[in-house]
Amino acid sequence: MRREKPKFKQIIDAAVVVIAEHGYHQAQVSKIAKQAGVADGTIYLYFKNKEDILISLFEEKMGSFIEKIEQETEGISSSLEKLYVLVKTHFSVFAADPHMAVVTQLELRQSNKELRHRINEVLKGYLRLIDRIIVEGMEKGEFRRDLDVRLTRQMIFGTLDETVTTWVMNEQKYDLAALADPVYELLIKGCAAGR
Amino acid sequence: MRREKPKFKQIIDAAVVVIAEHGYHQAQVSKIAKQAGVADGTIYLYFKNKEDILISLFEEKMGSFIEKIEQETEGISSSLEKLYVLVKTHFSVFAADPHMAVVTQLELRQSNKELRHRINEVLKGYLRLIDRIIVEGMEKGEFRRDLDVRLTRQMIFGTLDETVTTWVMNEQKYDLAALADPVYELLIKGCAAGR
Amino acid sequence: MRREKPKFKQIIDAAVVVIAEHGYHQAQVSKIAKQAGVADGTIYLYFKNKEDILISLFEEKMGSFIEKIEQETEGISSSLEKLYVLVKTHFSVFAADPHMAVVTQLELRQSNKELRHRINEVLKGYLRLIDRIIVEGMEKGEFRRDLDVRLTRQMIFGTLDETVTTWVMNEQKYDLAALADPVYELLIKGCAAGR
Amino acid sequence: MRREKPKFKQIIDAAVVVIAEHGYHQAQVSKIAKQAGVADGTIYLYFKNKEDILISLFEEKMGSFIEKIEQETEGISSSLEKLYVLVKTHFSVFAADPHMAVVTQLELRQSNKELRHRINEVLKGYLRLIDRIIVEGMEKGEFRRDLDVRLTRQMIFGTLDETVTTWVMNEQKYDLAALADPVYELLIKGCAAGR
DNA sequence: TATGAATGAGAATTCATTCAT
DNA sequence: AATGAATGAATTCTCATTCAT
Repeated sequence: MRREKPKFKQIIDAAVVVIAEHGYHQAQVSKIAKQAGVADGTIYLYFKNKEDILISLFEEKMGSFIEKIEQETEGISSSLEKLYVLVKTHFSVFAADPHMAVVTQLELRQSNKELRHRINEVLKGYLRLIDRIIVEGMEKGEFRRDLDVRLTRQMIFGTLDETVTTWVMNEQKYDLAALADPVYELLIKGCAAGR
Repeated sequence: MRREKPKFKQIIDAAVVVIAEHGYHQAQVSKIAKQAGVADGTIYLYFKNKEDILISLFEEKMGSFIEKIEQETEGISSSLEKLYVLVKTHFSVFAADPHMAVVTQLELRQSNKELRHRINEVLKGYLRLIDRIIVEGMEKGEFRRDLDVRLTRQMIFGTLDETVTTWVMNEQKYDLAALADPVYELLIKGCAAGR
Repeated sequence: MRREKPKFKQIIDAAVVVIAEHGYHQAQVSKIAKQAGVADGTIYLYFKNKEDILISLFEEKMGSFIEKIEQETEGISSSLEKLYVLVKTHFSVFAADPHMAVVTQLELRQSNKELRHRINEVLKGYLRLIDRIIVEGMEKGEFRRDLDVRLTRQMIFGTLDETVTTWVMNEQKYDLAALADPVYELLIKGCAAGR
Repeated sequence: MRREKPKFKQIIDAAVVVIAEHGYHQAQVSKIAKQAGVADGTIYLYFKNKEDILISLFEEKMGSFIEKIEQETEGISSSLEKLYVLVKTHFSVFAADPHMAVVTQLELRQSNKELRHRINEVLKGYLRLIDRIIVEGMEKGEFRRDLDVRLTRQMIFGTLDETVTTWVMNEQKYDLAALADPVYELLIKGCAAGR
């Protein structure tokens, strides 16, 4: 299993640093190799090509992102609380890894359509996790029963994503994690005044 | 004023077509020139460089997008209804211009950070329009008074954007305009069950 | 017609010089461009890729080679004399263009199978010319009537080719053109003692 | 003596198979090692470098080729018959080993000038064998006494080589061995009609 | 204004060879 | 003797931009 080889992770971590610091279009393979402390050719013992580095990077990081959120929400019975933990975790993971935030929110989106479709495949795992929480919440009566699952998920993900992206574009000047509470409240209550 | 010259629009329209049909990375200046029916060099009489074409494209299209929404919401007194009309118009504009939808939601996002920052400058006009509706709504008591304007705007824009992007990625298979009502309801009521 | 553009010929001539002097594997595009006095990119305005330069080179040179031999043999009624002129011309053309001799006899043969197949297509024109002389000679009774045309052509071409190659490998130390007479005699009389 | 070690032959045989099946430019050292069932590094215990494999391959195969022809012609008193047996054996050896035919007639010729010069050194043994037959034949009066030995040898070798190459390029569709008789006749009688 | 031929910088990838084990 | 992971040099081609006409 290649993922256990130390060099595999070493190269991926190097790619995150290089992309975050120099930007997607200035992240040459030789720069990544140098940062990883290996020869250019060594990269190709672990990755098919440059794109494969980026896909693997996303799979690896997004994989543990999803895992983490699954762990954190596991055992929670309330769907509302699950959603809260998801928002909280989503924000704190990015807040804790600024490099990664830049890479996923800005740099990797410059990749070509092909790569972005591959990335979307990985993202689907996260979207399904959100879907499950929504369905569960509807069944339990914690969420409105007339929700359209796909639209609701698009609201949740779209809001989280936009919030993180704005934070990154503002050079991470403010405390992202602190936004979890108000954002959660917005998502469940909406913006209209109560009746 | 260059924007009034016929070739200026001609080139921008050519760029939209070329990018929509061939993708951002296959949209070479020479291809755009050919589509516009002018020589490569002529492009540079109207635009500083390639990036300038894309920024102008976005300004031009986004400008009329914002204008249209301003016109539609003007004269409406209810902020809730203003929001509804904004959602409705946002979706119907993209539904009516599939080329443009592909270009703004997928292709132009592959541009580099610099260009994306410039694009965001243009977007700010739209975001401010949303902000005004939110502030107004809070003042009128139609929206909750404890809203964080920026977060609320991020929810609204993030949700609309994600919804349109998903629709484009699904090859515009379903009726986007029809989603205005449920999305509007989601945004104002949130997903939690009523009390 | 691209062949009339001066740069087309200019680049081909540069390729012959560079390949002859540096060898096939040291004939980088940039070296050819420099020799031709154009920018690297200019090459690609006239040729699809590097291989296309080599194919065009062969077509161009071989084309005029065949033309020349056709002209020289035209109007000659005797097939034996036609063969003699062919041998003579074959040798004198190479003797007059040492660079080209090195390129066709040694360097171009290092190209890959694909390129060599394309080159063989061009060669076929020459082989057919030889075939015509043989058939004609048999009809006139100047050549033995029991000849196998293909084998006879292989003997003629194989002998000429091997003779030129040996001469090139011996660094063109001796007078190639002077070999036309004995080689012609060999081809028509064979090596056995007369009866 | 390295040639007696089993792995030496094992690697050479592997090289023939790999080159015949994948072509010269796709015959990487690692592929040859895999086919031979040894590690990449092991190759370098038996060969100085990649070129050395190819030269050894040619020496080994050409060596037994020449030996076989020497054996077959030994004890024959007539030079004409010797030539006949040489032609016959030349063709039947290649007909019996299609892999080898592809390798020597097509693939190995793609090697660089340096390697081809080394290969020519090996070939010289064969050319000298032909020379001896010619000289002998002239002395005995079976061959014309005015032959130029070098040219005659070039005709003989050039014809055989061209015939085998054409056969290989035609995918060995016809019976090469059957060409021995007409080719022999051509070589001794030439193509002119008898007097 | 308009043209379009010419420019030239810049980067992913392969593979023969080494050497610590 | 044998291994195979690691090395790193080396080259084609694209395309935004210019400028003489």
